[in-house]
Amino acid sequence: MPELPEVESIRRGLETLLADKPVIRRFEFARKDLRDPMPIRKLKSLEGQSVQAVLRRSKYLFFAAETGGILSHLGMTGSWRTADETRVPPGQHDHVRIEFENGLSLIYRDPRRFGVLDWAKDLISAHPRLDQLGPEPLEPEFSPDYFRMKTRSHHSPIKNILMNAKVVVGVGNIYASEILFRSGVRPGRSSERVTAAEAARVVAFTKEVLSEAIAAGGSSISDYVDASGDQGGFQNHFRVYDRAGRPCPSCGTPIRREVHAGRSSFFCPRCQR
DNA sequence: ACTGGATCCTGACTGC
DNA sequence: TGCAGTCAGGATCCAG
Repeated sequence: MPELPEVESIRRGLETLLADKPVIRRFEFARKDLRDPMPIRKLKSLEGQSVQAVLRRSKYLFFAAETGGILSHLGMTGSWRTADETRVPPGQHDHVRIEFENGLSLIYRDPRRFGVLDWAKDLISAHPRLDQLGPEPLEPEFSPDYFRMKTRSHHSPIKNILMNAKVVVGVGNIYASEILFRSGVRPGRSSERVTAAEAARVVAFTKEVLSEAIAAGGSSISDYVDASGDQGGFQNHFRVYDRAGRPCPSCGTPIRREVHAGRSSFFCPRCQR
C-alpha cells in the first residue's frame, strides 16, 4: 500500500501524463465495486470533460475535471498505469479503464480491492471521505504545539497517534516506524508520556522522512510502481522497517518487532526509549 | 468518547 | 509438490 510519498510520486507521474489536459472519452468498468460500490453513472457524467489537474489530499488522488472529478484511493495494492505500459500484461485485477480523446488510456489495477473510486465535486466541498481528515504532514499546521496537544488528549501508543488520519494524514505503517526510529521514541510508548521535546522531534522527523521519500520517488515494496511503471528508491533507506533481528544501523542492537493496533512496528530497543 | 480488534480481499511466502 | 497458516503499504465498523 502506498503511503503519502508513494501517492505523491504517482500524482506527479499522472500530472505529467495528463499535462495537455485531455478530454475523457469514456470509462470502462470491469466490475461494479471495489471496497465499496463505485458511482458509475456519476463518474460517466464526466465523459466529454477535460482533466484540468491531478491533485492530492491525504492518500487520495483527485482528477479534477470540469463539473467534478475522480477521487481515487489506492488502498493496499491499487495502481494507475498507462495501457501501453508493457511490463505488466493485462490481468483479472484491472477494474477500471479511463480512455482519453488523445489516445491515452489509464488503467486502475487493484488485486485486493481495498481501494476506493468515488466522485467528488472538488477537494474543498464537504465529502464523507474527506471531512474528518487532519492536516497535511508537510504543512505548517502540523506543528509541534498541535501534535503535543494531540498526544496529550489520546491514550494509546504514539505510533497509533501518528498513523491516525484525524490527527495527521499520510503516515502509514512503514514511515511511522522510520519516523519514530529517527525520533528516538519507541512505537509502543503511551502518547501521554511523550515529552514536548520528543513530540517536536516526531513532527520534525515526520516532515524530514516524508520529504526524503518523496524526493526518492517513494518506496517500492511488493507491487508498488508509479504511473509509468517505475519503482521508487526509498526502500533502500529503511533503517528499521521489516528488519527484525538485523542490526540497528546506529548501534548494532538487533531490531525488534512488536504489534500495535494489529500492525507490525519495528524499533531499536537501545536507541528508542 | 475512545480504544483495540476484526474485517474486507488476494497473493506471496514459510514450514511441515 | 501440496497444503495450511501467516502476513502485507489502509481504513471502516463494532463491541467493550
